[in-house]
Amino acid sequence: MSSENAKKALFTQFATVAKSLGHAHRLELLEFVAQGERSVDSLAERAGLSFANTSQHLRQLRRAGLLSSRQDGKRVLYRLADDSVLDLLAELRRVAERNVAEVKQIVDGYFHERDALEPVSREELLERMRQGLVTVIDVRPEDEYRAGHLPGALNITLRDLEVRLAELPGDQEIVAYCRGAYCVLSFEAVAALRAYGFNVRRLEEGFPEWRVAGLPVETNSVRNS
Amino acid sequence: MSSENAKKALFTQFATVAKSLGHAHRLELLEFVAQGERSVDSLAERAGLSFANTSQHLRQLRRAGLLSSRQDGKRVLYRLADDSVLDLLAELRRVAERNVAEVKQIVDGYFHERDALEPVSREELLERMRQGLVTVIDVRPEDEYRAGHLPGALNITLRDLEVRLAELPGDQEIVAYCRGAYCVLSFEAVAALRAYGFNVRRLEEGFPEWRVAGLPVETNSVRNS
DNA sequence: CAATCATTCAATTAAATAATTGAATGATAG
DNA sequence: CTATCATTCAATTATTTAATTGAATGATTG
Repeated sequence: MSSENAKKALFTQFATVAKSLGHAHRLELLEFVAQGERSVDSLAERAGLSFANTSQHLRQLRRAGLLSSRQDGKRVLYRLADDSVLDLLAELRRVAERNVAEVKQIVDGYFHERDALEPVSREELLERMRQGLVTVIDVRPEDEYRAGHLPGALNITLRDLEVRLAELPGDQEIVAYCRGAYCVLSFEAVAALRAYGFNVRRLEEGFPEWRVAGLPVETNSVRNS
Repeated sequence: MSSENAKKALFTQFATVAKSLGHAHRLELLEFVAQGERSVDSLAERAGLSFANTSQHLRQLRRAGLLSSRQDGKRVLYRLADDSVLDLLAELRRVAERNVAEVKQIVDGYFHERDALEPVSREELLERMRQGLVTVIDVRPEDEYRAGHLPGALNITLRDLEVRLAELPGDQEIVAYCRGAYCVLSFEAVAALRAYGFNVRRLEEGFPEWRVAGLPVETNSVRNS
């Protein structure tokens, strides 16, 4: 292989990786998988895609090196190949936020409008958790919560929110988080709880970012109060 | 716009950015543009693409927010929209290097084989430059050199190499660099100079990475000796 | 070991992208 | 103000990708 061919082959491989990120459905699937190992059918359901279509997209992501999979009984479980995939996704978001006018519009016009207060940074939240000054709620579905969550976080989905208000403190700050920077669940939760008069803010990013930052994580203990 | 729609619109935008990186020609064009502002025809020539095709690819990169352009006389000059684009490209390379078997093969089998010695890191090179212990050569074409280069670097292209050997020190280490981690020019230069007995290594990455790291850069002074 | 279940594969159709050609634009130079 | 030059645009063709359907695989359960 000549130098030129080696370089071309490399660039073709890089392009394959980039191409695998080049579809909204695949980006959404990656967001789901980033919460923890998941089967094809649960991903299909969550993304609202057909089964076979989901399988194809996942296969493409696996071939590009972004996902890996293993057989578990009769299911196939997919997970991120590597935490560097999260860094790549974060960088992709960052470039789009800085350079794409439409993204700025959507973020300013929709996400900011819905959350007038500054979101809480990871470091700030960690500090407040240590001081016992905050109640953390995880608004993702229960299976994602079980696969890993912030230490001591309550798992309260949007659907349960109204009937579980009694579990929330009226006098302490509440911080809600979900899957990532643009996961809408925590925005909705914040809006709903503010309407009830709670003092609540969003965590800036989601669970995967918290985990790769090396911050403490808890698994498999379901807390209900 | 509902939450779901806003999220979907965002992911579609992110996918557009990723898609624009999803072609080897566009990645190569980005590598060239990263050296400095360039006109469409010079990019077309360097990439070995037709004029119109190059223009289309550049337009796509501009629409995705990775490039911007300005008119200069009758030429249109393209440049990176932002230094964060380089971070995104670096992250793409990193993920591919870690997770794609073919990439590992090419890198180990071709690039490493051609350069048995450890490449020099930016920090190490900077230190040696300060101590005057090293001669730095920039093996890119002269126009890229003129748009910016390492302080004091000699511009010696592969073609000129043999007739300019006298300018190189026999007793001091030489470090060669070019456009980036997989730019083949510096590999070739190192191989050629080693054959002549020079003590020469490659800089790990290229000029753009040096610049965005905030290290000193020199422009427009052509040094010939 | 037959039935079931989760997933993948293969074949099809629809849609998007890439490259080429030639015409259109828009700036500059004579 | 016409000719020239660099670039973009529009139209075409070829190629690739996406989604759907139904069949095939391969592990598990009774």
